[in-house]
Amino acid sequence: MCENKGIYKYNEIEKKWQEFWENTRTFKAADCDNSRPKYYVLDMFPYPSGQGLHVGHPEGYTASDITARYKRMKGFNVLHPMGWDAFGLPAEQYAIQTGTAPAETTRKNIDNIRRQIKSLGFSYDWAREVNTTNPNYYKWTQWIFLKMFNSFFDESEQKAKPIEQLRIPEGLNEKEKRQYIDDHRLAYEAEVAVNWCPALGTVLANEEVVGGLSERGGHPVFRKPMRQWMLKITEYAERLIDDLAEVDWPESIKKLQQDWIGKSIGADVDFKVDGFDEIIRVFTTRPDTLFGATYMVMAPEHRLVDILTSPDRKEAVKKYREEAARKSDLDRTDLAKEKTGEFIGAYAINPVNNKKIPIWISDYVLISYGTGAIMAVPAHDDRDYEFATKYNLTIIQVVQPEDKEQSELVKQGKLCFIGDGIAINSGQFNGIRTPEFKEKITNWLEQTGQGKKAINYKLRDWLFSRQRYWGEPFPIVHTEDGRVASLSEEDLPLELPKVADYKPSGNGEPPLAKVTDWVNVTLPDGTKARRETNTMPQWAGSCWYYLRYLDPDNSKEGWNPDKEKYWMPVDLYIGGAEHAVLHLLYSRFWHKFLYDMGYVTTKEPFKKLVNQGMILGEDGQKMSKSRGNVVNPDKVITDYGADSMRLYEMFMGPLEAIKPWSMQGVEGVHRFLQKLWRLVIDKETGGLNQTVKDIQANEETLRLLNQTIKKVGDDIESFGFNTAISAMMILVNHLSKLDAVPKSSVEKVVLILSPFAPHIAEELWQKLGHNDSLAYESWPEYDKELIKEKEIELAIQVNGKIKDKIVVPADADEEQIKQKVLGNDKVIAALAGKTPKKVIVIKSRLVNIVV
RNA sequence: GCCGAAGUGGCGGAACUGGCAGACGCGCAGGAUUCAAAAUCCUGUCCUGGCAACAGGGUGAGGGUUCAAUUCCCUCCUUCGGCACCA
Repeated sequence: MCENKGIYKYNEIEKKWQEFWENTRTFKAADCDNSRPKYYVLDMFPYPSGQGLHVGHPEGYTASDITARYKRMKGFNVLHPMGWDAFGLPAEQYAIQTGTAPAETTRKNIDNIRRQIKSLGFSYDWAREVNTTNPNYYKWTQWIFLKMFNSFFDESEQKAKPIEQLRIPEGLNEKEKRQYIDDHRLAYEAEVAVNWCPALGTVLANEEVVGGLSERGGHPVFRKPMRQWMLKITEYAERLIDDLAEVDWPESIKKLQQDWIGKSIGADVDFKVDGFDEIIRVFTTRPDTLFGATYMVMAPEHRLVDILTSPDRKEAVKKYREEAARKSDLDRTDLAKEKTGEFIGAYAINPVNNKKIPIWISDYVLISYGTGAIMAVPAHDDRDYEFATKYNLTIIQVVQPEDKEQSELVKQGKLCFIGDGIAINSGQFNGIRTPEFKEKITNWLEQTGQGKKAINYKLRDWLFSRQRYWGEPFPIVHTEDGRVASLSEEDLPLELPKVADYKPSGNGEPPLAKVTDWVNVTLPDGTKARRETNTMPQWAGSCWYYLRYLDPDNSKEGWNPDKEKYWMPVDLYIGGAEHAVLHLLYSRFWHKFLYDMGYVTTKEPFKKLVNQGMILGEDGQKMSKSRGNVVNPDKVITDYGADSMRLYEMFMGPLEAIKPWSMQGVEGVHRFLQKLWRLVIDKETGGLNQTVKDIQANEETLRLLNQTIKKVGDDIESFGFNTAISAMMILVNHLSKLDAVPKSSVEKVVLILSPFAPHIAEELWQKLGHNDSLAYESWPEYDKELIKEKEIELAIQVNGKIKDKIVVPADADEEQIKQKVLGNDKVIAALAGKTPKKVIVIKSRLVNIVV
């Protein structure tokens, strides 16, 4: 019986300390405490799914928690909050199937996932918990939307301003004026060709469509014109690119965002149309190839197609346009290999040489990018080359590559060359290099009034409405006389009504449209109106949640300005790489808008970003129910404890890497904790082990201890958690071999382990005779002098091959080392009488003798 | 196709800024303890040859720079992630 007393009862210990932290509010963050530096550590908050946590979640959470606990010990005032991104499709799909209200499902799921997260002992300030589906929260999501609705973007100052400051052109009537204002709002309505997904019964953002299929569920997506709410994220394209320079993010993520925004610099060029009083404007990044433009292509949807098509081409053009319109995104991608098009029977005039060139339509030119028309230079553009070859169109070389053979092939029309070179067949510009030519021709176009420098972005405005129930309602009404009006701030939150039927109608009418007594309203002035029945996309709530954590209970403001000033920006943001473009781009956009309006004081929300890698199943495959390789965190905690779980997740490998799970690996770190426990605790009494004594540590122990303190601290700062754990294992192995273990050393081990395995650390700390929690103990200092080795082992190489190893005093000089090495038996043997040409001595590393 | 990341023992991984490849953990083998087992402890464990001392090879493949390359350069292969007619 009494043998039981001293064993490592992780389940009991973990429960005890989790209750202690909760009851004593150990991790409450103090607002605006200027006596300490602040540190804001943020996790990407989870969607509370019915499946609960998977082992991937705790990976990021553990990393952030280690940092949070470490920073507290380093004297920082740490803000470390958690919440729920709880709007979204799964709860609604479940409601459609079972009739359970999404609010109900969501509440249950949150309770479960909160329990799971708490069972891992993370040091969150739970008083700041937020939930995007709570009216007290989405009130402010709606409030930000209203601000956007009531703002416009000032091009010359490159910033958003209140709509009242918009300068309206003279001579407009009331209706035109209203239209003008509505068109300039940052949140605006438009009839746009959207990604309509019949299976989900909703439209999707470009970012949510992958290869013509919905990101969620993989259903086909079609183009369909619909009235939708849009956010003018494109106005911020330039700033979204520029300010990436300010943040400490992985380069790969920055690049992904840059590519997504897709800035290209070039020129708009105007082409006259032969026999018409019309101009076709094209955008090109290669104005230097203008002399090689042998035909022109317009998107099938281009407005001039109807006007310019000759009578004999009408029939064919009409047919082609109809086919193009019918194509889904998937079809367009599938057909990408074989280009199609029709000649419309009209000719444009090339401004540089006045040559007549045929005008075609083809769906390889997109109406939504640039001007919806291009000049085709088949000799120097892959797509144009493919098209020209298929339809036998003229190919003229205007750029000469350096390689002669290559150039000959281009001349013969057998090769397309897209690189830089020297201009030929380009009149007065012959002989100029590509980059220089670009500038010269752009200036020439500008001077002759035929074009100008232009910049285009791939980024499109953000489609912000969904035909779903479970999302934030728009604080918008449509009046009977066709006006769009916003609710006033006092009317917020506009709560989501309870409904009986969650099914989307299938024709694009959202479920809310069926709730007639909610939809129909009478405005204060007596006008009848209908509420907007679309809801906001899931991304809305997550765009600003990091601000609500600063002041979660504020009912007067989304957040208090002083608190914002104190806590922002987020110092460390940890989450999955799958949010590289979606969430991270959207929230940066909102943040910049809020910055323009003066509600936040930093340009960027997230200073440092770290992505955790995915955890695979034991079979090396992605975890999934169907494969049966899902690891349940609850089971791991029951079998090995939360500390082992945390430690293993960090020990698996580098945080950012993709790595497979191994239960035996969990057992390995569990053994390490057991070993530490046995080192400190007497297994019979449960008290301190007899071998732990108030003695001075010997030199070797002291050195290893100080080295470990340094390494663990350095590794936490650089997110090398796996190597930090390995260093602590080495130290504990060493201490285990001692007959008498210095208590002071053990205390330091417990302190540096505490961010990783806080429960066992607290328990041991208590057993070592401390009454307070160690959460705010100072991080141990290391002594620089004690770290230094007295003697160093040097490898001796002859011609780069290791022959022997010698031990020298750390302060031995080069000459002493040389003498010793040359007198070494094995070296003499290896030299076999030859004289060394050179002896390279790298102090503290090795000696290489070259013969 | 283009862009990005990565390829190291049986496995997860380590190696600072070009300086002893394989730390730490898992697994495996042998031993101690035990009536036996679990647990624990000790020893060994990159490959080839050898009883051994030792010799040779070795970080996806091939080449290069260097006294010295997992690390830098070039070519190629494989895996993963992103983009995919954006003119």
